Amino acid sequence: MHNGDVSTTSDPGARLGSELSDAVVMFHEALGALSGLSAADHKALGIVRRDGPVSARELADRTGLTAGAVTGLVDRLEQAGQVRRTRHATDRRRLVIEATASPPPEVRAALAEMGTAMGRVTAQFTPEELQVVARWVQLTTATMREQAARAAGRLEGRREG
Amino acid sequence: MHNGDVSTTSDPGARLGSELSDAVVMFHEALGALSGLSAADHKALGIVRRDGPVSARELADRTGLTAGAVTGLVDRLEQAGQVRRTRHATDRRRLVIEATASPPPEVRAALAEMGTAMGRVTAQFTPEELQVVARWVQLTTATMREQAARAAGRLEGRREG
DNA sequence: CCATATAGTTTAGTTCACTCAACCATTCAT
DNA sequence: ATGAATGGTTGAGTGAACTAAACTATATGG
Repeated sequence: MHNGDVSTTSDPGARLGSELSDAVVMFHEALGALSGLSAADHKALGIVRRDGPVSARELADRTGLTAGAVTGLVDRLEQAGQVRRTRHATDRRRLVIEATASPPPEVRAALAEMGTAMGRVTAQFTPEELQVVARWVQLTTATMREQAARAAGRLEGRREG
Repeated sequence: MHNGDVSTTSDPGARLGSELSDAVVMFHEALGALSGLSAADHKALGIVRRDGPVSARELADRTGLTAGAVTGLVDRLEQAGQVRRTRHATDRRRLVIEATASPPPEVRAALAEMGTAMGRVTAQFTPEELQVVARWVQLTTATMREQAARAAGRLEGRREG
């Protein structure tokens, strides 16, 4: 099952993507579990981490949850020490939800280990090759985002059909 | 050490990785949703798809669920047309749970679209470059699997500490 | 055969995250 | 200032998926 020949399938890209997919999902879940978060909560945390401080409403829109559900979500993330909840400076209705500086030790350890493990992987490539990989990762990420949105949209449409 | 700046620690590499990860997870979830499956169910389906026909007990062990929960799980997967439930030939207490040949039309359509989209991505690379990407994907997949297992193990250990 | 173990289902009860709607607090517009 | 809009929280009710335990059916060993 590990033949390195990319051109054997009609769909090399999709094949490559799907091989990674399961592994990524597993790691993602394992990481969430380490900090006592469900996969869904961990995903929400990702939004906060990446896209900086967000308001509750923003988070609700991004996750597709209702305002009420977001309150609970933020409660859990705060409980887990992953997130800080403050009030907006000028508009005091608004929340400022921001990730704490660094994840809890267990997660940091796992991430660090992952980092060195990935270091061993990248060490086997030349800088030029890594450029190629980076390009592929970028394009693939964009494609997956787009396709995820499209699939979600299709589901939306069906619900109203 | 010829790995350029891709593996420096505060790096774009980590960001790329985490964005790819989220994108993958989103696509994974969207795909599951299309066939009316939760992320958890979709993951279980992955086990059945990948590791061939399994018994209910096996599936229970692999997912960490109880026997009763697995009955419901398989019910849902069967309902969604993703899985077939037959009895074992020689031991008729046992179930033989196997993935159906092809996913339902909505999922197939989404996968097909994903396929052509990824085709457009791969079209932007030479065969040699794709070899490089394939190599990276394989190594990365193995690494993620290993790290996921390690993280899960750590969690396990903590529970008994 | 009969006793006991194993595979899976069923059922009753629990948990948990969600929605919806009512509810404060704050801001904005007139 | 006051009424309407906005941001977030709270609480009641719902539904999905879980566990534990009782149950059915099959297998196996003395």
